[in-house]
Amino acid sequence: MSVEYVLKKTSSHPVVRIDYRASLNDEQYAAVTAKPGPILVIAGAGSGKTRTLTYRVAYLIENGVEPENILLLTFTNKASREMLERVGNLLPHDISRIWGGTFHSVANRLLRRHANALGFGSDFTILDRDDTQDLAVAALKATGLDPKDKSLPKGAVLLEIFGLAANTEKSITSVVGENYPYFHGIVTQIEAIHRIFRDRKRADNVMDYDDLLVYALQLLRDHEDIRKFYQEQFQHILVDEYQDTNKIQADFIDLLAAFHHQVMAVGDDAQSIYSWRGANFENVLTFPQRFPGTREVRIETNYRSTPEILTLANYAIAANTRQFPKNLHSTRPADKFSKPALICLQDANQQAAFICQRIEELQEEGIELNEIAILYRAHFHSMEVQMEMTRRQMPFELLSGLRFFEQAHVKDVAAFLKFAVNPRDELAFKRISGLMPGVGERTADKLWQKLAGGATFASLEPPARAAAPWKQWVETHAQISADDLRGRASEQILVVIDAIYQDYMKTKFPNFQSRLEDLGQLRAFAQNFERTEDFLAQLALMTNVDGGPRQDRHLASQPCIRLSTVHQAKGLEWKIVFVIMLCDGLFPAQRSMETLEGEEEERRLFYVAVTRACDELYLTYPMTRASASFEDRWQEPSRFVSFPRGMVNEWKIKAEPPAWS
DNA sequence: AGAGTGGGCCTTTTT
DNA sequence: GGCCCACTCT
Repeated sequence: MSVEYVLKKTSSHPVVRIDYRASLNDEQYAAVTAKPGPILVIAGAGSGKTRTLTYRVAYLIENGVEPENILLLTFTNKASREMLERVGNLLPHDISRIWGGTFHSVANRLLRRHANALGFGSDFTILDRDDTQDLAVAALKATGLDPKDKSLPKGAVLLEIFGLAANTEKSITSVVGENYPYFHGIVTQIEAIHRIFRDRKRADNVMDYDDLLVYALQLLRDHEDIRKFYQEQFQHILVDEYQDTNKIQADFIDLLAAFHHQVMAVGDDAQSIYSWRGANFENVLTFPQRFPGTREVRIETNYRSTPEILTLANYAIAANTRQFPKNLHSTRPADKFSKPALICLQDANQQAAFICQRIEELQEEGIELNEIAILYRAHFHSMEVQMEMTRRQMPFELLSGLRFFEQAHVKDVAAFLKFAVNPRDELAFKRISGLMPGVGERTADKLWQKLAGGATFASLEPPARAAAPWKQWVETHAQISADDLRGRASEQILVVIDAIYQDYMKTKFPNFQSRLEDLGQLRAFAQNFERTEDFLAQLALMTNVDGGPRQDRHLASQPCIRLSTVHQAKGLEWKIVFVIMLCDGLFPAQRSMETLEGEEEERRLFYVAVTRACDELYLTYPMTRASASFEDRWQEPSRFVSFPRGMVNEWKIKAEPPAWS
């Protein structure tokens, strides 16, 4: 059934305001102006993927598609916001009705409307990773198993198993069989844990990240009226970073597109770096089979990097056996000064000193700090650089590590609001209970059992030591649940801070003042929302790059050097890029090197890292690394940094005399 | 019994 | 910095 649809002609000569020919190259133009139907765009790094998607949205609207009939799925909410903003600048239309965001945020939006159809309340709260893990461990205990038993998976591993099962739509049994064969003997126990885990989330009216996708898909599958409604609504679905979609996300798109068949999937298999989350770039491969009549467009012109950087990138990725061949070429002139540098250093401290010194020189050459990024495989690889930059008072912005929302004080305050919005939120209740003196896990659980058994909140009897603050909580709870404050998150936060949390913070945290300022940030952010549920959902779904409240407020206003994991640098670019800690076992990570697929994914990650650079690329590795407790360990240079003669400039920096002599 | 504290050990990537 | 474990305090 092919539906001749959309691109309805408003007149025989539509008023076209945008000069697509002049704004796009031939490849991009072909994608942007493609006829209705499924389109697969294979877009190399730096080839103007965002530009293509942006113009496609504008093109659709200029040709008469209503904004609310467009769904734009992106990897971060920020990416979606920026694209839509650019569409808004191209067109006079009101584009606020376009549906845009991450899979998780779109799923959240659907579920807020229809959660009742699944037996959830539309006021469900969203668990972050820590909460989810706590719940998994609690479920393990509830099955009667001993959490100290070394043969059982730890909380983090349980989460991996549950998450992989959800994202690949496989059973626990097959995930364990395929990915965790050493747990084969206890698979029935793991299934039992999972059932309790799942049921408890439902009882508590909470969802974890995976549940958002699972239940959104279930909603569409099980409810024909709802499915039809959205299938008809979304005439055009555009998906960015398609190579990083997993099974459940692909199914979500396929189902939504089953009526209009108009999906534009944009991706690059060479940049698929989320397989541990179930991402499968074969979604790209099988797209034409799932959407018969797919038009394929390749965009292979790179506008970002110098030819020297691109040569290195192409060489690096060529070592992978599993990839679609492509020929990414640069538009920039060759420049002998832009040859990438490979620098060998004694240890991580010297590496940090080298980077800082080089950045100071670049500054003297007129480079702005916000045009420089330091990229690494794992958060803790950046430690020495952070210390050195702090010592030299160089402003930097950390795009990794703890997210704002994950800090204890932010989570504490949010828990008060969560419990007010959703009194079935067990984790929020227990978190607050645990703040009270003399109340630990056991006591909190007893109190929760009473509450779940029908006791009123005010009638609970905490231990004597906790009586005063507990009473304060009961009053605060009533206050923020009352009509005049309901939904007004910013004012609710203020009440919580004044009535309870400030006193707690003073005794608990040495840096009380700076945490109080964080909470001020949180209040300011909360003012953007009309309902507390929306504020809490946004907080849980926000990524570091989305630009909500920040951890590094004291540096926020001035230009900063960007420190980031490679994963979080996806889609971004800088004039100057340092890729650091290029040692075998660190990048590629030890655990990834055990399988061919693992190593190839690390290589794609390396490819993503080097293709972030426009003008200058520095690859650095230390020869030794201070390990956590013992003496320094020798490191082999990463298998990714052996290049043919002449591809890089190689430097070896000799040890400086120790600072104290 | 359960809460709180301090030392040892290890660190992938995230919505 | 975080997690786990063992130990001490209430």
